[in-house]
Amino acid sequence: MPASSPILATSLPQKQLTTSSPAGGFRLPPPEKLAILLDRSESVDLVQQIHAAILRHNLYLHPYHPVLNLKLHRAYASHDKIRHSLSLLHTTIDPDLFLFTAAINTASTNGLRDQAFRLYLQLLSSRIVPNEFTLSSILKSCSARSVKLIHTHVIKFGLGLDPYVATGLVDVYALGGDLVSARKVFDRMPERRSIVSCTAMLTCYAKQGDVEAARALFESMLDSDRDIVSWNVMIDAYGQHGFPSEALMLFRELLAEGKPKPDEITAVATLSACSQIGALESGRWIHVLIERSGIRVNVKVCTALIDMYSKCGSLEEAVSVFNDTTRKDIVAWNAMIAGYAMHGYSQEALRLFDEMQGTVGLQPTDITFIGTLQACAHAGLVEEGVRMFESMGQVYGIKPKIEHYGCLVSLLGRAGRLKQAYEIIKNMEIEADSVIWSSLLGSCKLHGDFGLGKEIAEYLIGRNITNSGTYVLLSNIYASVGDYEGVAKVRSLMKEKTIVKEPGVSTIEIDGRVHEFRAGDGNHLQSEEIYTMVRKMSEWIKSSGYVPDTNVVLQDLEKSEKEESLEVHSERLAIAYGLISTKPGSPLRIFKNLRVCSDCHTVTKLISKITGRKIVMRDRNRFHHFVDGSCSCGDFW
DNA sequence: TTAGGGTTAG
Repeated sequence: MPASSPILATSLPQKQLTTSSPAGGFRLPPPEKLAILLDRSESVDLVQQIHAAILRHNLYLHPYHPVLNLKLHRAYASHDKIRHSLSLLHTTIDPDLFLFTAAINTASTNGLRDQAFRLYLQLLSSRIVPNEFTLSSILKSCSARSVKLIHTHVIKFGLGLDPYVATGLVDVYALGGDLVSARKVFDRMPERRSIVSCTAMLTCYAKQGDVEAARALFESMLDSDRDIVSWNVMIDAYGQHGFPSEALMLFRELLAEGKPKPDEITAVATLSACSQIGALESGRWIHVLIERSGIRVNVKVCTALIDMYSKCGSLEEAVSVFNDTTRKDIVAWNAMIAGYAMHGYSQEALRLFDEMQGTVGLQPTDITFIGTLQACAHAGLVEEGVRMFESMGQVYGIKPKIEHYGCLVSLLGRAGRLKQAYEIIKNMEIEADSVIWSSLLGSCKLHGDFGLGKEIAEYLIGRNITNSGTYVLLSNIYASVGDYEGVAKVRSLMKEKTIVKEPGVSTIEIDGRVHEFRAGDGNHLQSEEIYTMVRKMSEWIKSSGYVPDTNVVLQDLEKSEKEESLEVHSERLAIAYGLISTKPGSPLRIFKNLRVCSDCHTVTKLISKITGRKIVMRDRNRFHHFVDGSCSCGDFW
């Protein structure tokens, strides 16, 4: 090559490259130097200039070009110029395995599955043999269907024992729920399975909710092998599949072992477990632990804290974390809006919604609207809620989902606009589910429209669109009008179809331990003291004029028997236990898995007045704050 | 190059 060739030109400082032009007399640095510049490029401008220079100087004919091209690809990708990085492949004559693999990997990691597959097929038709990097890259784009094909390629090219490829296969099979194939691949892996492949298999069980299989695999891993990722997967598996107490127990085990050190993901998983059971004390303890142990407090940890404090009944602490969170993203805003909504602070939720858009400039998502619509529903802001619902599509281009319709139906139903709510359910594009029907049925009961209630319930039962809630509500409706024949009919129907009413469970956390109560429960160690307090409570409230609301009792019992059954509702047992085990004047926080019944609601108001305690009660739908004889829900829930 | 996380109706 002649000495004047740009390829052999002397090196050029980076800033001069930006002003260089062939006419300007500058010389292009050698390709090796360009490669270094690309690796270090801080702006996409420089990448584009180098790209232009490569083309202008015919560098694509240079033997070093494949390496340069690969660097160019990575540089574009690292600046999020995915299209630029992928288009390199089209402008390259005879792209090699490395460029193909890099492009497939870039497409896969950026969710461009179809393109990844097109590139993979193009590679095969160019008669290039893929390697383990290529296959692990294409595996990231596989679906449950395409994985079979790629698996045959893995075998054909003899890559089945490569840990990366095998882990990729386990991962894809797991995603499609094919536990058997995932396990087969896993079991065939070489003797010393890597911690990563074990964790991939563990994740597979976790995603399927098979916590027992997950725990068995977790136990089979040597202590020395378990790193924080595997602990996190196991803790989260419990938390996400209905075993939040087990998640917290395992977390305590991790702390007791002393290693590995929990990280921010452990924090999120355990906080979520606390949210589910309303374990405020445990949640606070984890918060302190986070601050003391130097865990990186990112926005996800903050959101988990906001959610935990909201769901555990301490809105004040949720707000405090929210205010201290820097760089709040939409998820953090959504969590805070939902927090305000579930506590009945509707105006605050709506104010935040405005602030988020106006001051911060964040666009709401469909989840934001679940929060704001719920806020409207809980405060009876009918017009505002309807406007909000309409604005979703008209202003924000967001298609309402069943959850949004659910909020709207609840909003209208609560306001007594039953016919309108009924029409919405009948006319919506999405098929109604039992949740939305139950909501309307509940409203029918609330407003005493037994005619419509019966019509709907019988329609649902006739079409088998039911859950235990629908039956219970229908039975309730019959009971409210004293139609015990109807009640009996529903009960025998439930028996016939083996529908079991979900048992009501109330919980209260005392000294970091969660205590569970079911109606009439005698299992607690301090049962005797609890029942003494229950009877004391009955005397207090009766002397303040309480009359039991026996209508809420479904069974066909004598009046006195109905009163007795009300007296031992799970909420009342939990309150009694709270009263005997905490200091006078301190607030009580009770959690109920179902909706609080209207009789317990009345009783709790009275107890709050008589004892001077603030009682915070979370039920299936929302929070009730009982203070001095009244409730934040305004007796309308 | 391979594994793990936060918000969602009643």
